[in-house]
Amino acid sequence: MPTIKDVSKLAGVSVATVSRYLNKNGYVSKEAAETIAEVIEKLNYRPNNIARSLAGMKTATIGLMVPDILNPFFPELARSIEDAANEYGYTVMLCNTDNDSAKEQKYIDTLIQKQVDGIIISSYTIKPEHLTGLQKQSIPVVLMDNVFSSDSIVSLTVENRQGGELAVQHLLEQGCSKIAHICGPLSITSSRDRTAGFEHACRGTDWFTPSLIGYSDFTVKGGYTAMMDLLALHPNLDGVFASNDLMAAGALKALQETDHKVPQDVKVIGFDGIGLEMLNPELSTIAQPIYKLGKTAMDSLIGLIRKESDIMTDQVFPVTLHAKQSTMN
Amino acid sequence: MPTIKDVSKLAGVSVATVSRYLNKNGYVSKEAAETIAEVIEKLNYRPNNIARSLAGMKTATIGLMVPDILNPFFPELARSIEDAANEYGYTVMLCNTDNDSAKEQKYIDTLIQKQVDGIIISSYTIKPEHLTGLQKQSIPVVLMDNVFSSDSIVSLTVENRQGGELAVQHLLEQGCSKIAHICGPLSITSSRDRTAGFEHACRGTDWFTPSLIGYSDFTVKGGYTAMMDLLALHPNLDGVFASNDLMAAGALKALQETDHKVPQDVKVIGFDGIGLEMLNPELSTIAQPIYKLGKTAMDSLIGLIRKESDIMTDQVFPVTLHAKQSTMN
DNA sequence: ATACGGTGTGTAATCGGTTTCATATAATTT
DNA sequence: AAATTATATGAAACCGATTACACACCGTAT
Repeated sequence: MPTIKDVSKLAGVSVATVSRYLNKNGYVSKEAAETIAEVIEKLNYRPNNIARSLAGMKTATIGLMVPDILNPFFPELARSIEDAANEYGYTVMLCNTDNDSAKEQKYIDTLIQKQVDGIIISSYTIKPEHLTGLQKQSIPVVLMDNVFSSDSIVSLTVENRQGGELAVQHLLEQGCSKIAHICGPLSITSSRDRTAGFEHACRGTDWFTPSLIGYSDFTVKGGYTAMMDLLALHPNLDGVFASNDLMAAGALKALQETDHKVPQDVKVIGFDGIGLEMLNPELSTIAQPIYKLGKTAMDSLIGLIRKESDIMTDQVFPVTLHAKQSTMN
Repeated sequence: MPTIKDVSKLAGVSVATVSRYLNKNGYVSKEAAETIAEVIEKLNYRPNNIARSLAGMKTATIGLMVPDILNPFFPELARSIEDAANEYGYTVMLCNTDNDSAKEQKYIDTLIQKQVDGIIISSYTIKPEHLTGLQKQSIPVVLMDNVFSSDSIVSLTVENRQGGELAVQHLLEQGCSKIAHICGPLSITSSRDRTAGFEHACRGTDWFTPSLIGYSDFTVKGGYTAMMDLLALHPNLDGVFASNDLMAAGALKALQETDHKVPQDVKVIGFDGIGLEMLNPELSTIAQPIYKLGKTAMDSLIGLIRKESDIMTDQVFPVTLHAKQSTMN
């Protein structure tokens, strides 16, 4: 493995000149540049990133913390972030936290030690005080789905509340007259907001009662169970809004197993917009702009890393209704 | 951020001693150890990983290349690998290659430059010559789902052929008398093997004809289309074996849309064993031991990194039938 | 003719660790 | 008592880059 010294020797210049050539800063004459280029080609020289990092430059690596890579939402997010990272020449370290605060802390420590240039955190559980270590190292952070204001921390969210309202509105438009809701963990801000949207949209209707809300956990199984419970309480419900697509899928399954036809008898809508194309009927959903979220997260992180000043610290993205078979007449 | 020098000064010993203490090699007296420990605690010192790596130690980072993180199989694999990596104190760099050979090459270059200690590659497209760069740097590689013998390259696969046979056998046992097959890309070894298993198991039966095999691409949509085509050719088929679960899910959807009852009219079985619990009926499958595959991949990689000599270069794992509703009477 | 700013280059310090080697002392052997 | 051996430590080289600084050269404005 040739080093910069080998290149400098063979090119008959100093390492400083080679370094300047590599980084395109400082002056390098045309002739020197050409010779260096040839030698690099000949030796198939590649600068050692580790040494580069140590010498004060950045690691060109970012950390990505997600709560659950098995939830299809996060691979989609990861993919968009990775794509964007690649464009900037960055590599992504994947950290699956399992919604476990201790694991989260451990990962943050690791990422600090590995000197990543920035971190994108998607977490339900994280709190401002967990980020003090990062702030001490002034490692930029972009937070997804979890807002708390701070200068060096950018937050990205979607209009969860409006999404909840949108879902109900759509179900009403499709003729539903008794809509149940399967909500996610109440510890999660975005989950609470979606439910708030649901409640707000239901306020004032004559059919609404709190027992139309089932409490669940963002999983297929949880959605299934919640739906079964709701059906027992309200056999005549004709619409369901689940706070994420996985629970909606579970609800769909429960409905089908209990011989409710979807969408004829009951209409179902989820939230997230992950592509669960294998479902029959396909699931209507309030879609998050996942790809754009990832891309923006990376863009903002790069902005923070480069200390650009025009980074919006709190960005809220709109959601859109994707009407599919599960709510169509 | 304190350095080893700060520690050594405050502890009144040399950096060498601190380093020995940190790495638990060489002699360090009890007293020195205690003092150092105190100082480290007091300063909240953490060794700089970059510097460590440069000084010749390893980066404690591995690369994981997967063809498509959106296919649920790979998040599952990634998770098991990450879990195992964590146990060994390693971090994982995620590389999504999109089945794109160029992207693959670029990632390999990047990983070499970042001096990862090893790479786990799950790829359909990779060829031995693509790994020469890695071998030149003697970076250990564990290959999944793609065997080509070599000393420094460990391959992990599953019994794809037997799996194919197992699937047919199961469908026959459940009373099927005309079984179709949706096969995956023929460029993929494991895909070909599954199909070979299918063909072998069908050989000699009076109903088998080559047109019972539909050619597809491992996606839900592909499975859906292939199923539709097969139904047009063979309206009376009563069993389907798809070479992966996503295609099986697509097939299921196609069958349901064309008013075939699963499992009563047609039985469906997939391959992989990803948890598509949202399907109704739930999908029978020939399950790969995904978690174990990931764990073993990591174990083997660590073995290679540590230059242990007892690493099996080619490991083939058994698959198991997971019978669910989609094939039960 | 002198001074100055723009080019171009090399020397050497630096980043924060690991490790070789020399040296010193204490504990065992012979 | 002398010779080993085990224990303990520090000085300094090294890993492979970046970069501050000094210096040299050239053209041009004063």
